Amino acid sequence: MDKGHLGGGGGGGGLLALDASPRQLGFLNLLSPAPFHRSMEADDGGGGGGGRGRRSIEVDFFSDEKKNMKKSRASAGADAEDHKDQASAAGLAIKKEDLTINLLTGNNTRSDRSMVVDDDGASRADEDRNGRNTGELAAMQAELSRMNEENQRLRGMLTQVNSSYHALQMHLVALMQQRTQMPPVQPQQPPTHEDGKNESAIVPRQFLGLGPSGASADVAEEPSNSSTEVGSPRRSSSNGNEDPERGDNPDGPSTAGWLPGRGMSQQQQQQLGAAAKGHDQQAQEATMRKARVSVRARSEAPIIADGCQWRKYGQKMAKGNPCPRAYYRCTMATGCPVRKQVLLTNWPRLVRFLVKGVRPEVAYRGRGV
DNA sequence: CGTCTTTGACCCGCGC
DNA sequence: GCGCGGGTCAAAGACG
Repeated sequence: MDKGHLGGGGGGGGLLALDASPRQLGFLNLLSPAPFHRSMEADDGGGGGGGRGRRSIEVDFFSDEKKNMKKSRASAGADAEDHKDQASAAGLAIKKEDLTINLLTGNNTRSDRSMVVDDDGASRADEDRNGRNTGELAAMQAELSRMNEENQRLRGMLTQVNSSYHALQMHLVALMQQRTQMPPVQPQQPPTHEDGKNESAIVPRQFLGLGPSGASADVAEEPSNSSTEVGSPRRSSSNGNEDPERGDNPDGPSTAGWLPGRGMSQQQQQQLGAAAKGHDQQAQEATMRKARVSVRARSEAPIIADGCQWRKYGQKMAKGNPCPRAYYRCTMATGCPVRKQVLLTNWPRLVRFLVKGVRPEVAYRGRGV
């Protein structure tokens, strides 16, 4: 029972399930506080396991915390340290890095000293103990306040993610209702400001796996046709994910890059749209299969509370690696496409988050059914 | 009894 | 075309 892999709860997975646009994937950003080193991987969709053209996020979730802990420990134990330093003034050069170890040794020396000094031993030992207790108390208080801070921070994230999730859900429902009311065929509309909306409507459908949408013209080409158009649909989702903080042109380039008829006349676009329509549906299905965003994280904590609930669905030995790789699926929402791979090293754990286009119809690839 | 993990088998994509 | 590796599935078992 490795329940430690279950996160603290929240809406992160569901959020990602709805949309992989920069806005939504900001949750990943939320989960990894600003100073953390990050790199992102977004599969260009070139296909399966090859790892072609991927960008990756690598998050060192806990390095910063470690530093903070060191800091707080250092500051909290400052009293004790000062005391100790005074006591061992005779040049016990203590490095900061060895602080934790030296705390112990410091205690030992102190207790030794109190053992040795017997004359007015009682009072001095009491003083010493008091000093030590206050030092420990300060340390614990600092730790407590640090944990409180973090708790509040996480709560904030959780509420933010939840509210975003609900907002997106409402938005999606509205869009779907809107779409059902609209005439079914709208071939190759020129890129207008509406496209942003359309895109945001399409993408969720892809990621929600609601099946091929009627307006299939939005996803244009076979992945292998041209480099500019190929990557665009996937890049539009992955770009935003690449660096949600950057926020430059959240709408513009991705929207423009999306559309196959970009730079053509309307007539050309219509012709192309009509011709490529059937083709597009296939392409879109392929895109749904292949669209993927992944985030890597290196964790030095045995448990990662990343805001999602995870269910393990597989484990494999990775080639050339003695450590197995575990596969987790987000269970925060039904049909959530968010998955997580954890390289089960002892220390640190390498975590990789994946957001994939769900394959509703071909989701089952197991034993021949 | 329901949920979750384990694990062997299967499918797909890629490289040769 | 074939083999390999990665990813996924579901039956079986474990656990609360």
